[in-house]
Amino acid sequence: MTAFTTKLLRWYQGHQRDLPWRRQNDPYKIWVSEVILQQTRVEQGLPYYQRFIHRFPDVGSLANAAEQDVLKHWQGLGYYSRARNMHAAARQLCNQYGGALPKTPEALRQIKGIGPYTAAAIASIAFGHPIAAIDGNAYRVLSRYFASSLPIDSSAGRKYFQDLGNQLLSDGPSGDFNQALMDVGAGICTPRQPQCTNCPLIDECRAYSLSIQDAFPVKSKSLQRRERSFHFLWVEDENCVAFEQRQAGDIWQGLYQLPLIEQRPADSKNAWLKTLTKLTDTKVAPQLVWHTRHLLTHQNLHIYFYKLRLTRQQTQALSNKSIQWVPFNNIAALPVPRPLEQLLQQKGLARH
DNA sequence: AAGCCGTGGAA
DNA sequence: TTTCCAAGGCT
Repeated sequence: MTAFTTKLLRWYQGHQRDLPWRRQNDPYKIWVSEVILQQTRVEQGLPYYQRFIHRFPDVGSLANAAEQDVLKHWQGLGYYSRARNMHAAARQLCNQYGGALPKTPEALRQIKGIGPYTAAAIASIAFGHPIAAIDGNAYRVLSRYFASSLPIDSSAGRKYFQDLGNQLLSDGPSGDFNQALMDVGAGICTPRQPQCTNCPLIDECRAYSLSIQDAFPVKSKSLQRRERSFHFLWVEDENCVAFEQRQAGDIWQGLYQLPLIEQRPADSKNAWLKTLTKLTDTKVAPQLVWHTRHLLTHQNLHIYFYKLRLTRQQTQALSNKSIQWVPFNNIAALPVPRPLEQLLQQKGLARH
């Protein structure tokens, strides 16, 4: 066993975090935790994990749930395909494996929403399978320790660090190895200002010895997102509010929202009103009761909010585009995007 | 393969 | 204010 692995495992004995999914060895709970924690910090995912496990304690309860209920428990966490995929996967598991999770990475990879990392994590942590789980933490720790400039977002880089991790793992306890690597990455070998003096791997870390920790990991592409402006329209009749469910191929798939008009940021200020007038196919513009201007900018998302009074004719026209009329007291059951959730809460519109 | 999917915290 | 990016996976 290498010095790397020996020191890592020894450190883990005294410094591992006390996390709920580590308190037992239920593969289902390990699966849930791994999916929740994809691209998500422990602090952010922890309350979601607790609520999710409480409501869906096993594969069967998840398989039997309605998708809306599953999405509701994911509301606000983001990357909602994770919830949809887990829901589908639970049904898949009930049909193929009698509700149990398979034990090999290869079989796990066939499950919806389980990729190379999650398959390795479940196989190693739940079943002791000897494979390294290479996540963002592992990429960071390994690339610094070996001062490796291979881009971690290239296919060559992924293969290199996977092989490297597997070699270091050797015949040691794979679950502990992987979780130890994650704990070091999350708490010590952090993206910025790593706490090297507390690191069990400081002695042989090449990046530290050269004081070039900030240079790793190397990524070839930089992420940038397009800017979008959403204009949410609150349209109500006596008892109900107009909602629609978002479709595939875009953000917030499967979630519910107020009818919206998207306008490119470059468009003129009231372009949405023209669009709505066209949409409702009348010469008269819909009456605006009130609106919020730039209620919140959510990263690159600009959210606007308008309460409208429509003529019966306009409402009819709007109904043509798969509008669902939701009673006021049913709104709270709908999974909605975070910006809309905050909007409804601020305006006190979710209760009646 | 490259682009996309959410949200919140930190600097 | 802007930028980065966190226990990735899908198309």
